[in-house]
Amino acid sequence: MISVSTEYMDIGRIAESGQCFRMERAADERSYEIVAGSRMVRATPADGEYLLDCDENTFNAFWKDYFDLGTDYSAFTDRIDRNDSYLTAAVKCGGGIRILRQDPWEMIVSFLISQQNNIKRIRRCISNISEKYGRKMARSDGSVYYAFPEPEPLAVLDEDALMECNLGYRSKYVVRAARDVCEGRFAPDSLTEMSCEQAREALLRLYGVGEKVADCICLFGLHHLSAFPVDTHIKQALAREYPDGFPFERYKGFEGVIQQYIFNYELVRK
DNA sequence: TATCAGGCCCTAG
DNA sequence: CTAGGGCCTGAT
Repeated sequence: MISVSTEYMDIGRIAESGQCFRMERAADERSYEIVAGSRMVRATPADGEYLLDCDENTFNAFWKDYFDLGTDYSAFTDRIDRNDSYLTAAVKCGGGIRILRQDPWEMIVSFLISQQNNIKRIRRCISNISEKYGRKMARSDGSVYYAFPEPEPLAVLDEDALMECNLGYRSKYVVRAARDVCEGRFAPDSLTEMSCEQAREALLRLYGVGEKVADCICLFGLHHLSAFPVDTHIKQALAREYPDGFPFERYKGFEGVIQQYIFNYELVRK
């Protein structure tokens, strides 16, 4: 068991933030089951902290980095303009937010599915494709979960085959991306060598990837903190709170972190 | 019943 | 290059 303070990392808040679609409430309605690639960890809220049911080696080798626990977010939040009452309130309301370091391929598929879609259904779609095309995994306690699907089993499908998994018109986006990977036209691993701008350009060439989706992949799959995805909520918030323009310059290099605080704040206020 | 949810593609002008 | 219709599906 590993414990992490809620103030430092708030799993519940991150689960709502829409950056990860495989953080689901377990059957006990209290703990979260978090799946990343083919790994799974259970996080149980305790007194001001979360208990992760992994051993120290696994934590240090994987989850610590996954949750970006080596980064001090107060270095970001300390740079908020104190005269900016909106951002100040947003940061106050977003304690424990972190930008996860997730897998690029997983983020490509997840955010292709996310477009014109709601979080609840996105979760179900991803759960569906994982159960059907992901590897079945068994934990030592006997419980079962499904790894995120690799490109190979998806690449051989008919373009509309994933409609069966409820992806709707996004089915062909996912199948084509899988084919691009398997047939050598696109290498998700190569993205990690690129700058944010280079990766964005490469991603935009994928069918079904537009600017918003590309930015999400850069931020959550490549940890380019300068990526600033603008969805309808962010657009509305910026128009309402910053009619003369948002001060991007001030937050250069960690715009994406600020985006998460704004997004969370908007969600909480609804 | 209509609208829209964390968009993108494609076509017209 | 910009505007606008179409797109799967489920929730409200």
